[in-house]
Amino acid sequence: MQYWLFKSEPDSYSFQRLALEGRTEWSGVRNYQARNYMKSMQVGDLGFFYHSNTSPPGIIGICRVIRTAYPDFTALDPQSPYFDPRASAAKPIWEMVDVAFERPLERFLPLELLRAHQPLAAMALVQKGQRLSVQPVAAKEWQAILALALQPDAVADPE
DNA sequence: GCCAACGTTGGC
DNA sequence: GCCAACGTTGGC
Repeated sequence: MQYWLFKSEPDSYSFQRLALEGRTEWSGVRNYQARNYMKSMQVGDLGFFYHSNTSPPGIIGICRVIRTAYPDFTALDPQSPYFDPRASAAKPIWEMVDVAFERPLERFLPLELLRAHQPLAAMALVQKGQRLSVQPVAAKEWQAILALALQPDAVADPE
């Protein structure tokens, strides 16, 4: 059982949409490191759902891996924005997992708040220049974020 | 809209 | 194998 963080631009695919649809294919990842993380995922792994490239960016909810990695067929589809001419059925190159809606966080956690929270100082997400769309989350970071979400909005971060 | 950081490409 | 140029990500 491992923890992850999935980034998505809400204009492209939002957590609200996942809530409506129940599950989705996490297709379109075109970064080798992110792909390799997906290949190591197991059914039942949990992930934070992060809204990027929006104002404000942050973690909005939780999703769950429901299918392990398999070939990302959008890479083979010339009509897809994720088409990759190097990919073939025999060598798909890119893979994806399926994820399901789990639950929203008790409150939205903006990146600014996560950055200011000392227990998350080493978290990949808050490192300068990081842009991996799929990344691992340490168990301690996972628990710290769950706890943070339970703090009422008005309460200042004690750190 | 700007631009820093990053990954990839391709010439050499 | 090096590294400059380029395209993309994503915070601000």
